[in-house]
Amino acid sequence: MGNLPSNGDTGETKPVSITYPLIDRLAAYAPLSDAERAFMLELHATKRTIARHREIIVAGRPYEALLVLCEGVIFRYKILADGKRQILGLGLPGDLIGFPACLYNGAVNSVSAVTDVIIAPVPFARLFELFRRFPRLGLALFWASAQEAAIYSEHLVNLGRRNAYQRLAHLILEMHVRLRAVGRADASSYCLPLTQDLLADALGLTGQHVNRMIRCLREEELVTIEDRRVVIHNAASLAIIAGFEKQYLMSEQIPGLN
Amino acid sequence: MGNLPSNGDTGETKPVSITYPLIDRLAAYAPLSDAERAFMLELHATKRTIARHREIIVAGRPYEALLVLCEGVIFRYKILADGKRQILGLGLPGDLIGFPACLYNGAVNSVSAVTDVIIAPVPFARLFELFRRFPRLGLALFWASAQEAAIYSEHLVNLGRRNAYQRLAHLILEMHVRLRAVGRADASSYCLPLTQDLLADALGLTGQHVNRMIRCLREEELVTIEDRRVVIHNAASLAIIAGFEKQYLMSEQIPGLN
DNA sequence: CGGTACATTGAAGGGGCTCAATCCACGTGG
DNA sequence: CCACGTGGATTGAGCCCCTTCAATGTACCG
Repeated sequence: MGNLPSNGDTGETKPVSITYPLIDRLAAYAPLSDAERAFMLELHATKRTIARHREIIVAGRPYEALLVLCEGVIFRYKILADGKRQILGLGLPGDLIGFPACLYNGAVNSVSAVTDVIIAPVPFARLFELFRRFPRLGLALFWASAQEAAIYSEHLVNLGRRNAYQRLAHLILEMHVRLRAVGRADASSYCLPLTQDLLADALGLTGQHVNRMIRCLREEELVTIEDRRVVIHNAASLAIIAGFEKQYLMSEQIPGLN
Repeated sequence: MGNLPSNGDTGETKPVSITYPLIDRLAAYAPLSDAERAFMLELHATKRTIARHREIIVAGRPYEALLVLCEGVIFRYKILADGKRQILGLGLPGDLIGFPACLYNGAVNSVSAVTDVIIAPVPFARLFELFRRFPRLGLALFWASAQEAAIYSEHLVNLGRRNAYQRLAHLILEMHVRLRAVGRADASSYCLPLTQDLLADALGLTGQHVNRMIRCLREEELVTIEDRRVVIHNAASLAIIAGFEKQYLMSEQIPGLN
């Protein structure tokens, strides 16, 4: 591990294009025409930055745009009446925010920024225009949402049928594959800007127990997490423990879409 | 409760159209033009019936069609290496099957029929045609998938942050609202064709414990489940216990789509 | 009549929670 | 410069919810 040369401070590989990860993602499903690419660039015309720890979407409020996450990490969550919090999903560069949170008169979930974040708002009207003028892009978005659903499915398995140790191992591997797909991780390590309490809320556990499980992973010499940096020492064993099969995260060509 | 007149044996209200619940659902987002409705009917031209307990989609195999569920109940699931099973979602009339299960070279999940089922296969090629010729339908499908994502989100909350009693209560209320939306439930009762073991696999519990929780609900005079029939005696208390808020299941007009 | 599927109930054990204390890094104000 | 507060990590002790293992009942069906 770590036998790939690191480039600079981060040691992470460069994404194809730093600022438009969603375009790269859709292009991976099916090559984009010039017109399609131009339209997608147009959607990214206005960008906003949001500081870490700020709320991006507040449950209950109305919204009229989806948000394309261009840079940074966000999480979608729900707070229960008794104060418990469940993280519903983590958003990385190239992901759509506000799907499904915003698609109601009042947002059904909240979304918060883990790190400083760059987003491009896409008003619903533009989204309709996209479906009308560029049906292949519409289909690609449909595909992208299917991929997200596959990720949620695996989270359901995680919460429903795996113990704390396996859950943590699975999340570590999932985030590695997802971050690497957008050029934010190197071969065996990455920056995961989540506190242990955030990890706990994503895994349906308590912060204290996550801490114990991290210690176990370290003692087994599988993973070390220090100062927000995850280093995977033995991916093969980890994958067996977690029951991790990465094909659900792979982006494939959309069959028959030329 | 039960103050609505029941019609015939089932005591359930009639859906708008028995055979095309998906069309009704999309029409609820935005009124369909004649051409759109005709195309949707065309998609339903070929139908297949599948007997209860049969596999509809087998994980790993390739598929080239989505399936529209016209009648019956299905579940999407995953089996782990140690034999544990997690149910990822329940499909009711009007739902799309194979999203996301089929959208990979090999299906990532399996799908099985709970009851006898009627499905209409929609080859991927037809789906592309739909997006090309009827972008409003494409957008409506996108919306529908967002609604499904909202349901999965609530399941994540259920598995991650609610105890067994609350989980069961929540599922009972969710299924009531969803079945009623497609005319398969009356005001306070419905047929839920799931065994206790299936309920357990949907809730991340064991069959034995589900049995105990059902007994608790009965002893508290909140719900009785007998012979596959769920009767809700006190929906208000149940909703408080479960933390159930039904707006995430409501189908709203797609804003701005005329 | 035996076999299967499903429901039901009990007893014991454990995995993760709750409550609690400590430690460390960091920023802030006096 | 130091006192203090805060956010986060770490560790321990006891408890409880749910699992595991087990046994029994019951309806249906070949």
